[in-house]
Parts: sequence; C-alpha cells; structure tokens
Amino acid sequence: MKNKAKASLRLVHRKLLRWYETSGRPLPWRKTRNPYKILVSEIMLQQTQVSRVLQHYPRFIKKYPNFHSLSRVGVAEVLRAWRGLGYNNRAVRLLNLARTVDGLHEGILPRSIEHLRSLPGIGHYTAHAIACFAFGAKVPVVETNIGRVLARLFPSRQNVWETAGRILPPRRVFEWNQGLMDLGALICTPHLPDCGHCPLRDLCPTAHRVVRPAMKKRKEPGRNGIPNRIYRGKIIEVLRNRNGRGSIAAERLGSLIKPDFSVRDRIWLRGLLRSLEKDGLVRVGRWRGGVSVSFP
DNA sequence: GAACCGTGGTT
DNA sequence: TAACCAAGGTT
Repeated sequence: MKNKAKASLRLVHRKLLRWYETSGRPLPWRKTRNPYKILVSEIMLQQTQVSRVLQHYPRFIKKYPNFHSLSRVGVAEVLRAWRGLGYNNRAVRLLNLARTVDGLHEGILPRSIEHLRSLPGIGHYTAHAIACFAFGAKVPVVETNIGRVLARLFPSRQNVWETAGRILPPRRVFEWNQGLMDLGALICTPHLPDCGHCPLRDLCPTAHRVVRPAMKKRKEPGRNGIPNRIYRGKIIEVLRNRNGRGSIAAERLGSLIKPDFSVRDRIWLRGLLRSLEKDGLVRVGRWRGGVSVSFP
C-alpha cells in the first residue's frame, strides 16, 4: 500500500474511534467480556434490530446466566423466554449449543474461529464476532451495517471481508468493529445516510451521493397470501400459551392459526408441522386417530 | 447459491 | 398500504 493510502487509513481509524467514544451506543453486551453473555447477544442480534434485543436480553440473561443453567431446561421453556424475538430456530440451536458446551467442553466456549463455527447457530459472522468481542482477537467482522459502510467507503473493492481484514487498525479492534456497526446503524443508513454528520465524510468517495441498489423481492410460499413462516410462528405462539397442558389436536391448532381452516388445509398444515418437527421446535404424535402437537 | 426461517416498526 | 428492513445461519 502506498504511503498516502496508509496515512489516509490512519486518519479513518482515528476519526471513527474518536466518534465511537462519544457517539457509540451504550449497549449492555458491550460492558462484558463474558463469552456466554456475548454469545447470547450475538445469536439474538442475528437479523434482529438492537431495539428489539434490548427488550429481551436482560431478562434472558438473568434467567439463564450461564451455559449450565440454560443447558438444564427444555425447548418449551427456552421458547417462552424467546418470545418476541422471532426466528425460533435460533433458540433451539442456542439450547443445543449450551448443552454441547456444558457437556463436552466443561462449560467453556472454544476460542478458535473454526471450532466456534462448528457449533450450532454460529456461522462466519458470529464466530468472528465472538472471537473479537469475547476473546479480544484482532479479527474483522462483517454484518449488514459494516458491509454497507465498507461498500460506500471503498466502492472499488469487491470482497468486503477481505477489505475489512486489510483495513483493521493495529489496536482497539473491539472498538473499531463496534464503531463501524454503530456508524452503519446511526449514520450510514441504507435509505438516507446522514453524511453531514459522518465522521468520515471528508474521506468517503461516495459521501452525499449514495445510490442504493434496488433489490427485488422474492415470493414466499404460503396460504392466503401469508408466508408459511408466519403460520409457523403462530403455531409456536399457541403452544407457548398452553401452560401445563402438553399437546393439542392438529385440527384445533389449525383453526387457531387460520380462522377459516378447513379440510383442504390439512395437507398444508401437516407440511408445516413436519418442518417444525425437523427443526426440533415441536413434536408430532398420534392421538385418537388424529394428530397431536406439543413441544419436544 | 437460492430458498427458507419471525416479528414488528418505519416509510 | 404494501414494501422494506433488521449484529445471519442452515440446507
């Protein structure tokens, strides 16, 4: 890299880190280095806004403060604690992860990115996030915010992960990664970026002239124009609210999640239940010639 | 690599 | 109001 580019990069480091000191968000998972607490926050934050996670994270951590306490409960209890967060598969994966760590790793989360990635629910991003935020590794992190920021700051670069690795500062990598995310969430937003208040505006080639790529929506499979995943969520919510009583007849479940449920919907409902069963979210059994549904 | 997976606020 | 969007992961 040329000296000029190096100097410019150092300026980016300085400006962003300074901005983060004064404008970074005071989020609870930034005040700890506890691997379990960092992990829970990262799983919750997958495709989920910070504002929503803030509503549920403290209560979840209080109820399940470590891998051991979480590993001892069942799917039903975890899904109730997960209510409102969405993507319920994450709760099941987190539970299985806790059981694995508690049972096979003496309650200690692995430190290596490769090992982390082998655990359920931890992919490329989350493994790097845990390595950096919990273990202090000097590794890059790229999620939707940072991907957008880097695409605008380095429009000629193609691979954002490679770019993120190349521009990593020599120290304060924790603050650097968190700062880039805050910049994307607060200033460098998708629709109308607030370039006037951006600490990097003088160094950004696309400042004040951001074009956002027009994305086309895909069509989701569903019923009556409602995607199947919404019905899946309704099924889980019905089961959550059946405190005590274990199972429910599929026919009754159908009428609860779809007001005009009829015999023509039976096959469709069976498909939903099969997918939920495969994900470990429900158990499907036989009952009086029909089908019964409960938490596993 | 595309399809699938919740929930609810914002525009 | 319909569409978009949000600290991704799995198959």
